Amino acid sequence: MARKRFDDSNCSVARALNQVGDWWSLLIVLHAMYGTRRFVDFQQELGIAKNILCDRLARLVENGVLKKVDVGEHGSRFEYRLTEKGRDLFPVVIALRQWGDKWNPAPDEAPLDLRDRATGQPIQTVQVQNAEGKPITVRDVFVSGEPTLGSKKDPA
Amino acid sequence: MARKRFDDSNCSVARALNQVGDWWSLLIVLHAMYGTRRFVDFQQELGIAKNILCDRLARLVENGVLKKVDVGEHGSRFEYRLTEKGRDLFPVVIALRQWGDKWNPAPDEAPLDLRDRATGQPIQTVQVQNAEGKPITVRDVFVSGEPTLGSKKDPA
DNA sequence: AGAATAGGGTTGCATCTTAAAACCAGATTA
DNA sequence: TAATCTGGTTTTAAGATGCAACCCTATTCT
Repeated sequence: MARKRFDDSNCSVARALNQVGDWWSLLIVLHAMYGTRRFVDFQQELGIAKNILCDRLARLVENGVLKKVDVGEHGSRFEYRLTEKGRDLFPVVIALRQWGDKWNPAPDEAPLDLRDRATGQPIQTVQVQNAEGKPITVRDVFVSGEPTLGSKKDPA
Repeated sequence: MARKRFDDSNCSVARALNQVGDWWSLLIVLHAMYGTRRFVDFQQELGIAKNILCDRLARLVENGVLKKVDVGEHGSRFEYRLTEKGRDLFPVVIALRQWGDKWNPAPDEAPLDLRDRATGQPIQTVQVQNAEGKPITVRDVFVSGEPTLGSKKDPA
């Protein structure tokens, strides 16, 4: 049977995964953040089948993550660029990259060294912070109006 | 043909997606963060097929995101709990939730109000920060030793 | 004790999705 | 005009998914 869809789930994480939660979409967004814009470039960099790339690009455009821009001097040449919605996935991508670097480091090479242009310094680890800016974990959080996330049924 | 795997990709995002990048895995982790531990509870809350749930739980255990704990008073009763690696996905999940809340809000209901237990205040929006703690976007970042992410080929 | 039920799976089958490669048509380039 | 580049669509085979039906081991009910 078909994959289950979460378009109308009452969980925003499920709905988000519905848009960028498959194997390729987030990688496409990642490469778009690196500056890739052209169909052929995505295809080469990702090693993705053309039909799948077509489908994913179309879906990302449909969901407003990318926009398809006609840059044809005379006709049919396109670029896929991030929208603000797409650029807003930056924290998600970075958090995922840092998680991957921490828990599944490449055996040989050093992780990507991302730096802030203004300071030249490496960026910080993405964290969840409380109102005072202090980093917190899943155990420090509760859903307002509901029992604590980690109390009666303490995670992990 | 088979889905392409990224186990040995030189990109840590790809490797991360290989572990938690399918439709269900991150939702399972999310619910684990909410306190769900039992097979039947995951099944009911997620509405996932049992064979798929089996497969995903096994894969998450295999990847060290969950651990399977035998809580059988006399025998065969199990709990699936987050490991530290799994708990460390917290920023990813929260960033994704906030992105979903912002860009695909539920038509009717308010987004989940997550609060810090210590202060009682809502948690902050997850951001990428530079060394000074200032939020930065994808355009502010460059890869050390490579051309700026957003310069010659400015994203978006 | 014996029957019914819950927990945690496995198996089969029909349907979707994916990867890979072939094929296409409109611009460009040589 | 012939070869290429771009961005796709089509075809085919192998996987992945969803669903329902079974299974086996505890518990719980009668």
